[in-house]
Amino acid sequence: MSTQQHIKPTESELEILNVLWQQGSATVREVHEKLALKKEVGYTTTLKLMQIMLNKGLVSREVSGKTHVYTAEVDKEKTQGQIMQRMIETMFNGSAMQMVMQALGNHKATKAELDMIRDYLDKKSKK
Amino acid sequence: MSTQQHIKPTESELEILNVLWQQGSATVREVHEKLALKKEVGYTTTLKLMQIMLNKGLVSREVSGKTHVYTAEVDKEKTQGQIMQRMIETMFNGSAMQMVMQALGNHKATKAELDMIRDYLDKKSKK
DNA sequence: GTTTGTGTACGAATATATTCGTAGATGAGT
DNA sequence: ACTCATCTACGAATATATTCGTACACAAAC
Repeated sequence: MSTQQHIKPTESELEILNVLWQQGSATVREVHEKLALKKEVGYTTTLKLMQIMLNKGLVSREVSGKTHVYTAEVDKEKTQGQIMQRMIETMFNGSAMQMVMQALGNHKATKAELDMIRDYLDKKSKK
Repeated sequence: MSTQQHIKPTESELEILNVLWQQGSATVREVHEKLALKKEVGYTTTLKLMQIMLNKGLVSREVSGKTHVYTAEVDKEKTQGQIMQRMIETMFNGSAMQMVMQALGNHKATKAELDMIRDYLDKKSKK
């Protein structure tokens, strides 16, 4: 897994990374089919994007028969963390709390979700 | 304040909106000087961006002498909420909780922050 | 009334991201 | 060995975002 300093995938790239993070690894077709569920997109578009991502080092691939199997080369938590961090800095004045409250306020979180967050906070506070 | 369905400011536009949200309203120069603290950017670049935003309805302006005074036309909470929502959907599989935990885990939240979030959750749960 | 500083308008260059067509490789089925 | 489906490579078109130069307006200072 690579150790890049600033990971800044574009929106399309992020969608692809998400598929890869979920599935562990996948062919272009598998990724494409996942994406196609959500939006209209051509197969070669997905292919091209993944080739670009390979170039940037966001993914790696290995040959399997005539197809390539891709794997994310950037860590899910780290990448998400960086994106959230940028978000917190630019939109919420550096305060994670503000962001959390915004997210929970706007979003209809279920009671179970809220409880889980509370548990998480308790554990975190005890440390 | 406008009632747009999908507010999707670009990154640069968001930076400008942030200044306007903080200051209530501001001239191009005022905005520009704020931005210039953080990054190299030409005055006319900021001007142009704000004109584009005017066109999109993201901001309004009124004449004051020879300058224009700009005001955000999109609501801060609503805009932030929409952006967070998109984020939650694409990166966190629709779960606000996952996002919150990511944010709190990565970010070093202070004890006071955690307590405030807990209070917030308590109030929210009681309803 | 000319100079200077500060403002707006806006076209156009550049940068970045996305889309897709077309060409050619390869393997499976016949 | 031919055909078909499916794959990769990649140039190029398009879309979107950003940057800035240049032109011109205006008012204050001289």
